[in-house]
Amino acid sequence: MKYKKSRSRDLIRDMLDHTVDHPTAHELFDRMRPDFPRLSLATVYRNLGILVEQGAIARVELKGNPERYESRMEPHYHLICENCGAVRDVPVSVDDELDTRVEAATDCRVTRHEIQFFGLCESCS
Amino acid sequence: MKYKKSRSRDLIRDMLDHTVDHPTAHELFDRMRPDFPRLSLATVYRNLGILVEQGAIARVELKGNPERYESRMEPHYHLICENCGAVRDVPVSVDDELDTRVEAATDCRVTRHEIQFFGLCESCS
DNA sequence: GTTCATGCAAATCGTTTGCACAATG
DNA sequence: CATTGTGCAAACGATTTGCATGAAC
Repeated sequence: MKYKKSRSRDLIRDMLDHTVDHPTAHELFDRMRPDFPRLSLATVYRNLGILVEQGAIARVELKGNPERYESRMEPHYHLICENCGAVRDVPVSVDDELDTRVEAATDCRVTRHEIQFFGLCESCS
Repeated sequence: MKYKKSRSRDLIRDMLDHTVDHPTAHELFDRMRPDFPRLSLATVYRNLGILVEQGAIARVELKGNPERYESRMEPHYHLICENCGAVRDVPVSVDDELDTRVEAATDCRVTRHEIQFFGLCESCS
């Protein structure tokens, strides 16, 4: 068996399953601290890495911000609020045809794409 | 006058005007060192920051990599080679209608978007 | 001669790693 | 008991900053 059970790893996964925001490692750490007074930030990073490796969660890399994490694994796009920094999923379906079009216009193989939208979230607009 | 003339800043701008790759601060530093033996990496970073602030160049933030820079200022998309890490511009026109569609599907204001395509560049495919 | 640019070293931020000990299976 | 998980501190890579000196205007 490659992985044993870990209370903190289970909690991370659970927190990500029950939030729509896209917390950073440090934000998760802060949210867990009440329950895990001796928790170390390194443990959070290590467990996030394991969960990503397991395919249970995804790392989201966005302009300027530290890495964020989410448990929604179907491909989707993100919107970043330029006022408050909030990150939200965008309810617009992923257009695979874009990849085909780029392939046609270049000599490259294109396997996927990511889109980040910038603007103001509902609270800020 | 807010900015004075600077040989190293001019050279940075010039190098970015004459390359299609998207160099990092350190790559620029290495390319300049032959001409500027006492150049400091901090100067490269400072000048890149000034050029971005002036709107002369753009900072390109891409998955995993350190920040990259380019002098092409018209909006365009990027493709990252998952084999060699090369970054290239994509000859597909920017679709502003995407922003409108996201606005319609949310309560957000959307001002722009960025797309990164992933795959294999011509040399690697 | 005031302001901006530079080199250098130190500081910072986010993240990773080494190591000794605790928990899991 | 063999292996994985954890805390802690130290190491790390990319970038920024403070400070004293040098160049531009």
